[in-house]
Amino acid sequence: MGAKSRKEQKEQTRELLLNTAVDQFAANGILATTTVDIAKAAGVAHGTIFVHFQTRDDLLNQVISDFGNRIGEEFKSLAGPGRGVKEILSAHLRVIELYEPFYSRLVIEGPVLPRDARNLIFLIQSGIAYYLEKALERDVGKKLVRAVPIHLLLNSWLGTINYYLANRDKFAPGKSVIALCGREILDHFMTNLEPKKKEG
Amino acid sequence: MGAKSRKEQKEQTRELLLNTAVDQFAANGILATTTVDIAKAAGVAHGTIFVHFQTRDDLLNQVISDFGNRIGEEFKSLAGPGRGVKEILSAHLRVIELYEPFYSRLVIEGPVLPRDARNLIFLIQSGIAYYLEKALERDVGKKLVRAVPIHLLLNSWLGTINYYLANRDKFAPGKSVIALCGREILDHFMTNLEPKKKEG
DNA sequence: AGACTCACTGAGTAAAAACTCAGCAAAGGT
DNA sequence: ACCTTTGCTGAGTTTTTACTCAGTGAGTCT
Repeated sequence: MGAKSRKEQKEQTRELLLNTAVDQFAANGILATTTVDIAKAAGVAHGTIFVHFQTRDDLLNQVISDFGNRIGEEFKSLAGPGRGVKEILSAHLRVIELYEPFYSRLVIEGPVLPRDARNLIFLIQSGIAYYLEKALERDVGKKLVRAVPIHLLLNSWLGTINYYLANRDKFAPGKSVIALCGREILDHFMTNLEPKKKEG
Repeated sequence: MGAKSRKEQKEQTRELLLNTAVDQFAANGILATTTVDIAKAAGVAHGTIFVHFQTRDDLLNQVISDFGNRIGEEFKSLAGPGRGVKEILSAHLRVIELYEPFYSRLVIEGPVLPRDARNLIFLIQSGIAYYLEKALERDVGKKLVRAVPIHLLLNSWLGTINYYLANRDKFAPGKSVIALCGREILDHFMTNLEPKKKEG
């Protein structure tokens, strides 16, 4: 037996392909990246891709799924129980910023990807929904924020964040939009949520 | 001279192609629609497309540009001068609803289209910016709404509307999302804009 | 050591889609 | 009436890209 057993070798190549694919997708776009590009960047033969993945779509789904797990874990560790709305939204921003290059590709190209991929992306995004709902209930109960339908808060939040990510080249060319505008967006949303003062 | 002069004939075919292209793009997606699809649907030979347009991208740009003009005119006629924020946003919704099938394709696929097309789409969307800014100044001056940075209002509005359009199959399968959710979104935004009552 | 297995190779295949162009038939000119 | 122009045709070309598969050599088993 040599330095690497076959199992190790295969697993290692698989991970290499997965990691290379994320980088290439993030750098050049998901649609624009070909299997040849990934193979070249990984330094393996084109055929090797299809030793590990049945189709290009299969590879893409694995990449998105892995990414979803990583980002989901990260979010959970930041958005523990008992947090308020502001902390949840803030955690959301931090996680996105951490993975912004690929995450924004998902936001931009997600809607035109195959169904499987789209569903995975939807799953990733809905990760925040549960935590936000709990936090909103809590804060409303404590009269820290005004009562707002959860779906309106969630959809306008996701919509706004996605809009900034999709137009990051206009809002923050070459930089992180979240780092640049995240705080401002968050403050705006929190101001919108301030309870209306009673008259008199 | 026959029933149709050559000029008339050519112009007519061109319009036919433009109209057929919009319909096909709206029905099946911009990326998914091939030049063969358009030719077939229009009942002309494949080559005819390239008699009228240099490239597929050229055709697409013409389609978007024409669409932008139409939608821009419509918006201007609804959002005349001296209107308030609510009226401007409401006019925006009405225009989008009128052209929802193709407009939502632009929102969904816009970010992955060629640069020219992207710039045209950005132009269409910024049509509302000027009117909204004026309306906001007016309403803030009259103390009808609280002072909010125009760019935050604009971006969260466009982001939210685009998010609903992009996920119309989830929010309103087979129907108009704007017809179904537009009012609710508008009310939510107007509530966010309500002036804070002074204490005591 | 010899037989066998398997990760990997890369030239080759197949399908899809944009774009071309020689030819045709009707319109337009003289 | 004859020639020219031109809008249109559609089979063919080119390009791109995902996917295949017979071959190779190193790892593994007995």
